[in-house]
Order: sequence, then structure tokens, then C-alpha cells
Amino acid sequence: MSRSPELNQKMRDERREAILHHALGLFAANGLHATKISDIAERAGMSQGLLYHYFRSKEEIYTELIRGAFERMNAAALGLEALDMPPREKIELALTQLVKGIEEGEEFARMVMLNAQAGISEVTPPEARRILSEQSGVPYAVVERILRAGQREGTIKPHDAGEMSVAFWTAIKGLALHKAVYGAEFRAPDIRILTSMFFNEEESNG
Amino acid sequence: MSRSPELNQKMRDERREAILHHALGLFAANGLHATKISDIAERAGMSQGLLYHYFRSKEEIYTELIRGAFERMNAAALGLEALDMPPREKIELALTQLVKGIEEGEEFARMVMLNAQAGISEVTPPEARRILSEQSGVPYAVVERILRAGQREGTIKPHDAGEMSVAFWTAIKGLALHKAVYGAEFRAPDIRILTSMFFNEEESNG
DNA sequence: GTCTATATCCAGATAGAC
DNA sequence: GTCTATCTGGATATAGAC
Repeated sequence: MSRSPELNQKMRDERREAILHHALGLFAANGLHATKISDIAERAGMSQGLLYHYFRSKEEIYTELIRGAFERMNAAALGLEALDMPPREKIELALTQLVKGIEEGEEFARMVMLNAQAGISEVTPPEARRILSEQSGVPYAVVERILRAGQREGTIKPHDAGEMSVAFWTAIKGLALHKAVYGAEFRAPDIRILTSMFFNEEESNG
Repeated sequence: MSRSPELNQKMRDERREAILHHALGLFAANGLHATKISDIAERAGMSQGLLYHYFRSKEEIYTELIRGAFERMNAAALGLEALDMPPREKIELALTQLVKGIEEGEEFARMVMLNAQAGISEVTPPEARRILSEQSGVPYAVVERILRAGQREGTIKPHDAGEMSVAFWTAIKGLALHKAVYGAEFRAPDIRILTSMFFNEEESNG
């Protein structure tokens, strides 16, 4: 009755994913230290002992989540930059997608919280800290370049592009924080409130 | 050689303040659980045992910090609202002061982090949770009222005032988060990037 | 692969000497 | 008031049975 190696591997991967998924919810809410490995195991529907067959330690789970978050975020940012689209529309698309992501699911807001905690805390695992220091600048740099391109076209306000990029990402992170606190009650503000930080006013109307 | 009761009380208060001050730095960085009472005692320059003469438990210190943060924040918000000043200038003043507070010291950003954690975490002490649920809405409501008054004057954009208030505070919290991560490297964006979310464009120039 | 039981460690809080 | 020493509980990680 032995299953094929492929099926075994698939089940193993699914278990791993389940652990990561539930760990994210707990870490984002309570932080690395206050999250008990027994809670993760319970939510993932397995015994505490079995969890150690998938990850060496709590820190390894945490680090894996940080790694995944940056991989996806940076790939999305670079993908956005590569689109064949006017800079101003790229900014609008990014804000729309990000706010939608925050509004609709818990996952995105959790990822933001996790990264914020990891960036601040002194007890962040070394490997997670390394990933953070190497990769956390990418989205800022991407948005700054897009804004600069828009300034050359005259569609983006002439403020310092680096400062506007900080305003862009801190606004998003602030909204994610808000979502993490208020959960389902959260209603995102109209996207146009945010875009007005960056877009030159149009003389014509829509 | 017995000191006066007044002097004794004063020294006692100063010790208490020192504990609270150092605890805030640690809690904001690492959270309630990951902060060791021995670390707080060490930074405050006293033994672990002595700390228990000033506070019953770690949770009590935490709750006291939350209480103080809301007292000051809500007093400041209500004070701002009571000023004899056009609504638009109140918003500008508030943003200027808040951003300056974030930029210049660690204290303000730490308070924001503490409140964010407390709002999210499931292990937040019950009393702290009570304070949060009773008082966290005040600054949002104040800003919303000021924005509404500005809309009646025509100086504030006609977006939903509640949504703009959320945009206001999440932008501030996002900046505080950023400061908490980047510390001394942090440079605040030009205040005008933020005000453009709320202010109607002026036809005349300055 | 999966579970239960346990060794080990560490932090919060207390007791008691000075 | 202040310290050191200790009790106690709880969480991580491991060992070992099935």
C-alpha cells in the first residue's frame, strides 16, 4: 500500500504550506516570541512533535515566511515597473491593487505586519535580518524610479521622488496596520485620496 | 538621617518614570512577551526584585504605558480641535507637529508601535484592551470633525471625511512605523505631500 | 509518519537577608 | 529600600513507542 513518491512529496508540501499559513496569522498578531509552537501545530492539525519533521525550529518557520514575503513583493514591484504603461497609471494600478489586497484578505496585511516587526525587533533571527537588509529597499527604489519617469512627463508632482516613495509605502503600511487592528470592520479610503499625493491636478475633467 | 516624605515620594516617582521610559523602548521594539523584566530592570539601573516594588507585574507596566499614551494623544487632539483657527490650518498644524514628533525623537514612534501591537495582539492585557477599545476612536473622530468643518468652508476636498481621517492617521502611523525601523536614518517627507490628500488646490500662489 | 512523554531551559514572581 | 537566591510554571525541542 505504499504511495508513489510523487504523492508523498505533494502531501509533504501541502503540510508545509499549512504550517506556514497558520504560523503567519499567529506571528503577525502576536509576534515571534509570544507565538507558541504548540499553537501553530494545533491550528495546522498536527501534533507538536510532528511539526519538527517539517521545520527545525520556530525561527526557521519565521525566516521562511519573511523570505517568501519579499520574493513575492519584489517580483510584483519589478513586474509593475516592466509593464508597458505610462508611469502615472503604474502608480494608480499599484495603489489600487495594494489597497484591494489589504481590504479583501488578511494575508497581505499580515505580511506587512510581519515585516514591520522583523525590521524593528532585536530578537529577529539573523537569517531573516539578512534578507530584510538586502531586500527591503527594492519596492522603495522601484516606486521612486516610476515617479521620476512621471515627473519627466509632467504627470507627477515635482516633490522629491524619494520622499514621495516613502509617502507611498508608509501610507500602504499604515493601511495594512489599520486592517490588522480592525479586521473585517476595515473600509479602505477612496484611492483618489491617496493618488492626490502624487498626481498633478488635471485641468480637464473626466 | 531620614529624608522628608516629600523627597522620598519624588525619588519614588522618578524611579517609576525611569522604569516606564525604558520599558517603552523595549516593548515597542520587541513586544510584551519578548521583553524580559530583567532587561527592563537592568536598563533602569535596578535589580529585578526591586522593580516589583514599583509595579506588580510586567502587564501592569505595559498597561500603564498604554494608558499614558492615550491620555496624552487624546488631550492633544481635543486641544487642537478647541483652538481658534481655521480647520485647514488645524490639519496643517497637526501634521507638522506629528511628523516633527516622529522625526525628532524615538518616543512618539514607540508609542505608536506600542498601540499598534496592543491593538493587534491576542495576548494584550485585558485592562489595556479596555482602554484601547474605549479611547482609540477619539483622534479619528476629532480629525473627521475638523475636516468636515473645512469642507463647509470649501478649503478641504469633498471626499468622504471619515475616509480622509483614516488616510490621515494611517499615513502618520505608517511614518511612525518607518521611523521605528530606520531610526536615525529616517527623513520625513515634505509635509505638503501629505496635505495634498486633504487640501483643495489654491488658485492663487503664496 | 505520527503520536505521547519527557528532558531541559528560561523567565516571572517571591522570600528573606541586609 | 535594595539586593541575592529560589520557587514555580511553561515552552522548546527531543526521544522513543507504534
